[in-house]
Amino acid sequence: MRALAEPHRRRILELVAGVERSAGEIAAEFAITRPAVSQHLAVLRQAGLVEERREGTRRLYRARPEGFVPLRDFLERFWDERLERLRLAAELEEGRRRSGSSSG
Amino acid sequence: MRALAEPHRRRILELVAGVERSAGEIAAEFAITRPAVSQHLAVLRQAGLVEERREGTRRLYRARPEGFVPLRDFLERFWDERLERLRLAAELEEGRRRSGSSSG
DNA sequence: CAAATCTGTAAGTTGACTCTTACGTAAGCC
DNA sequence: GGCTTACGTAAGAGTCAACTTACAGATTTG
Repeated sequence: MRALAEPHRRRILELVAGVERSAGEIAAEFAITRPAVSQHLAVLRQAGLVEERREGTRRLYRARPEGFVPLRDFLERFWDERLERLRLAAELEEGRRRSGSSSG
Repeated sequence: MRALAEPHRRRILELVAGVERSAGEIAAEFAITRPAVSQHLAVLRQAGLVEERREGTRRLYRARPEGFVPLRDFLERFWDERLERLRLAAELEEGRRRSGSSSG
């Protein structure tokens, strides 16, 4: 998850979301040098967020959705909490309507 | 999103997910000093991931689900891609079954 | 094999992040 | 008012992450 901290890496991921792109194409989108982008790609690959495929001298990258599962699971803990809070609020509302008593 | 890079901060968020806890209670869960935890809480607050409420000398913290919306939106771009890929694969499968031609 | 292209790796520098210690601030108690 | 509790803030040290330049490896072309 630390891999997502870097803004460049997030943009790289968006560039290769569902689309295969070469390292050079990706690097062309940034102001930083190609080696820097290459290092970012290595980090993303180690984190399981992108997959690499070699074609001739080029290396093609694409986002790997399964790599985002841990993040999704983490996120869900907070999203569910919100839903639960809404549900609790709704139940309180209903209970109040029935009995008219306010318990704190 | 940089706020989630730090493991301590992620654990703090889990501790205050749907539950209100004081800074002291949170700090007690870690090996690092209270000031360090306090600094983490400040980062999380600035990122909009937790909200603070003062009660006497204590400060109570709780996760703020709305703060996770940008992350959820970012994540969805990749999750949708996966779903779309699965749907495409299913369509291909169906088309293959109907016509019997194997293209690719 | 030599040249060109595309790319990753190594080494070193700079800046940011995280931590600790020391101190300051606000609320409660006697 | 003085003491205690609970907490944040300031300043400084150590560590890690991101970048650049220089170089090396792999593939295609002639």
